[in-house]
Amino acid sequence: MEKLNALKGFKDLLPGESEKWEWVASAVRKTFHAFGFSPIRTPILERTRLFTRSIGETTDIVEKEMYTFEDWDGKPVTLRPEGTASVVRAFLEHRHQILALPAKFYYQGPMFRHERPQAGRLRQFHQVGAEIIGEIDPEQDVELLSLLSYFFQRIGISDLTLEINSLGCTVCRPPYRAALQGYFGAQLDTLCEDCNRRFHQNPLRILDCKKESCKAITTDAPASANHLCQECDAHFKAVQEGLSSLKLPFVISKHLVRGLDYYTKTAFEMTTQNLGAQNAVAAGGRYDGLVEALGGASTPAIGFAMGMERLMQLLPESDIRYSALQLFIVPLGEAAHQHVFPVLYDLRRKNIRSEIGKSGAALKKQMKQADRLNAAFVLIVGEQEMEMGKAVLRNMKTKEQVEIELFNLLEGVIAQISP
RNA sequence: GUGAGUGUAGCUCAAUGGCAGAGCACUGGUUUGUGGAUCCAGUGGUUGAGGGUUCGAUUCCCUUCAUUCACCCCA
Repeated sequence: MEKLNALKGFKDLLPGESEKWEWVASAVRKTFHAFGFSPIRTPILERTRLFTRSIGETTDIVEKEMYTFEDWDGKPVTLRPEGTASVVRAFLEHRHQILALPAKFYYQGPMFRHERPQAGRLRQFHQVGAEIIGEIDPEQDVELLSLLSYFFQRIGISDLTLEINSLGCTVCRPPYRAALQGYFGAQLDTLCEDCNRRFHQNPLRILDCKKESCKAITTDAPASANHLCQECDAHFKAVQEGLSSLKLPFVISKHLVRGLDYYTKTAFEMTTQNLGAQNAVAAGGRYDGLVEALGGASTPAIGFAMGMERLMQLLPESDIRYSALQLFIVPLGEAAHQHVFPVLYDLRRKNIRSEIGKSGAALKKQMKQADRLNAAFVLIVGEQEMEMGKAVLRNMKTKEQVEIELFNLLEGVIAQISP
């Protein structure tokens, strides 16, 4: 019989781990809410054209990583490989409902890219992202970065580095690109095969090549931050000043580039040394041209996405307490079971996480089960208890036992186990 | 898409060209109404799959699949 395992690069999230995810999700909601962002949920399936137009026709994502297929009516559709394009699409589609600019959205959900799985990289992976649409002010960049920085602090992940750079805009990027090609053009023989390919496709990417031989060349390559137009230069400086005014540490990384075509001006990454090759936990940047490219009026915007899987790996184990049971009921014999089964329902309606054992099973066996479920308390109701009209409540940690009147079981139990 | 590593019990891993092992986990017991610890016993395997070499392959070779890591790319 064929085993029907999950697809390569697709993972199940089981209890223990899934509770960690919910804990992070709840920290996301609280933090992003405080920073003025509202949740947005967009479809996972979109027209293919949305992504080819926004991410860039010649990027690897679009060329060979998207889950694209024909819908039943023949329309090309794609499982979203990232979140920004959908958010901008939704923004444009419902523009009339959005009263104030900038619009500030956050989202969390699965993304799909057909890559070879690796540490911190799956085919279905999960991102949390935030977007600010409709404001060019560098203070927005700073606000977004402060959110990012604070969020990691809040969930207890330290030793991250905020790296920033400016990629320029439609005015200054073309001449910078030309300057880069001028510099690298003279050294194509020394650059690796990949870099020779990048030279034509996207010369900026040569800057973050990992080969030592290429790094030696890129060290002295022209930096985009030195080729900014007046506007971009002022913007970049304002971002740095803003970060400093909030005492947020950052480093300027002159070789930081972005993979997606739509980025302009500010680009940034939160990086770690603890994740192997996948060192970027969150990344993003300004994309002032994207809204227009997707058919809207010229509208500046900035956003980021962080990888949940990578984030989870950085989270210390001990910080997470997954749901233990508050009460385990041990009925011994059918009469006890009948008396206590309705109480289980009552307890649950009072938000007390509780379970009941099988009345036919031996006390010892039920105690063991209670222990496995990590129950804080055990309520024992057997023949003796039924006769005396009192149940026994055992604190599993202290081993203390108290008696509770059967006629008032629910209130008695709640009084004892509520913190 | 490219390269390298690894596939043996539910899990983590040993071993040997000649009867497949340990620890953990699981089940039961340690006097019949009190969990975790100790001790004792037990269940559990087509050694990923297919083929080849061999008297004999889990071991050597080939193919394939799975998985991990790295490159590419990216969060």
